[in-house]
Amino acid sequence: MVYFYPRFKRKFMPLSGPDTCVSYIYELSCFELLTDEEKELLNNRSVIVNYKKGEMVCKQGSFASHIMYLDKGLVKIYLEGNPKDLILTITPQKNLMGLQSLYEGNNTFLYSIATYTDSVVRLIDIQIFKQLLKQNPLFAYRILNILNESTSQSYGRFFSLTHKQLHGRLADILLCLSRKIFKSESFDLPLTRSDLSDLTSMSTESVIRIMKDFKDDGIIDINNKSITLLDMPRLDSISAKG
Amino acid sequence: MVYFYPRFKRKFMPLSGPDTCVSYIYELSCFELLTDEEKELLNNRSVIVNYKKGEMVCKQGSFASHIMYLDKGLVKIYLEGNPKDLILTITPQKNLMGLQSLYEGNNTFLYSIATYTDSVVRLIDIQIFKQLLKQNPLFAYRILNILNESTSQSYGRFFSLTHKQLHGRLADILLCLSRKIFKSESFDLPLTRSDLSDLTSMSTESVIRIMKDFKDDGIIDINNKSITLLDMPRLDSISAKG
DNA sequence: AGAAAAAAATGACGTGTATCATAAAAAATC
DNA sequence: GATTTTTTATGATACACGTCATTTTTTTCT
Repeated sequence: MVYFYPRFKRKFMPLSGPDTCVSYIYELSCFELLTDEEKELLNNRSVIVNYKKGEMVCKQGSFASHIMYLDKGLVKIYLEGNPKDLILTITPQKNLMGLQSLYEGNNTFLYSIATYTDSVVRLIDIQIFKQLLKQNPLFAYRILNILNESTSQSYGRFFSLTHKQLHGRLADILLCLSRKIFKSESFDLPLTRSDLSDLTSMSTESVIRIMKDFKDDGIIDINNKSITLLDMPRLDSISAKG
Repeated sequence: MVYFYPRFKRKFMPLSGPDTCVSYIYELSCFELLTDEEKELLNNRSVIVNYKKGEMVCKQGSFASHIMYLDKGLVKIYLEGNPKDLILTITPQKNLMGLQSLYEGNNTFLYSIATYTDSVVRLIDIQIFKQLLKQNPLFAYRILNILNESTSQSYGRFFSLTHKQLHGRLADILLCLSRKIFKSESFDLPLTRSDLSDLTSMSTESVIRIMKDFKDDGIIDINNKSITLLDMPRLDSISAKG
């Protein structure tokens, strides 16, 4: 049976505002703004580390001795809770991570990061990074841009998670994964249902139930880990109605 | 009758993490890092505007032609929803506002700002502000620090609103208002119950009911607009238990 | 390949919280 | 100071969603 979501009366309609996506892929590299000398300094004071699927890259609350650059792979950036975490973003390769920890009076990571796939991460000494910020204003300006773009995304998610009901929140995430992360209507999801529940701030059972609702209504197709979005306009509508 | 909050079983206990406050008061001014010449440039390209209580300082989605500095007053910074808004922060005087709008590809305000009291705001031309960022790395670094401190706060609120129940969320806000905004256990609240509901992402009726719960249990005292926190440890405990 | 562990799925049930209706109190306006 | 408007308050009701228990499927690890 096909019905409309949400099935019950809803009062909260989001205005057109910041989008609700979980990731931003900054097209331009920030490193190109460094001089050759600065690049070499940065290279000398950073290391490349390989992480296997499921490993933790940094731990919330531990000392933030470095900024991270995800050269290859896919990770989740999340706040730890007991027992449920809150995933802030899913971040694909070619992105900086850990920038938000960088402010006076703080020397710890604000969040944890764990990999979904085998990943390659460049760890950059935080003192060198700070030095580059303080000596290269265009670099600092670019980093500030990246941070604000990320904050803008996070406002959108903030609104989504606090003002939309379950169907709207799940629609948001599915659309975002499709458009921003995998860039296809069909993709293999490396996240578990429990991860989706940490992304949408709902119970794992609810994720499963609503995915089934969507499947029964022909909005999506699920085959094990493979997901296909069949009716994007419908998903957009569910997302908009909250 | 005295009972414990939450009265019902709760599974989600927040780990010690970022705090859940609604405002950060950055102790250092950023402007002291400018040269005399830069200060004069900034002065020439900014105007002082007086706002009356309840007026809107900037509107979400409109063109962001300036950065704002709250010289005097108290404001709310909020995302607009229909019919309920989401208040991101309550911001007291001596704070910059609108910084987050500043990134390439965006030229609109991410949020709206409205005053709670008569306020004095300095509007700074955004082009000049960008120019200063690009030419003065220490200034840019300071702004980056301010932004990250603000983001850190917003993560705490994000977790609070998505993972705590009503009593915990309201306790969070009351504690924050007392400690960070009014710096006293007793204060006159210029916000309505509806504002508190936009801060805590709950219905106005729930705010009223829970305030009454707290009052009946001797945790707070309410006299019209005046609020006194009588049992801070209890409030902290309610906040921690979620 | 087989055993163990983890993840997905499903139904029953309870409750935290929004909604609605209505009234009282306070604030704003003339 | 009277009137209108806004805010606060309170009770009844409904439901969206989490929790719990149990089973099935998939993945991981010998």
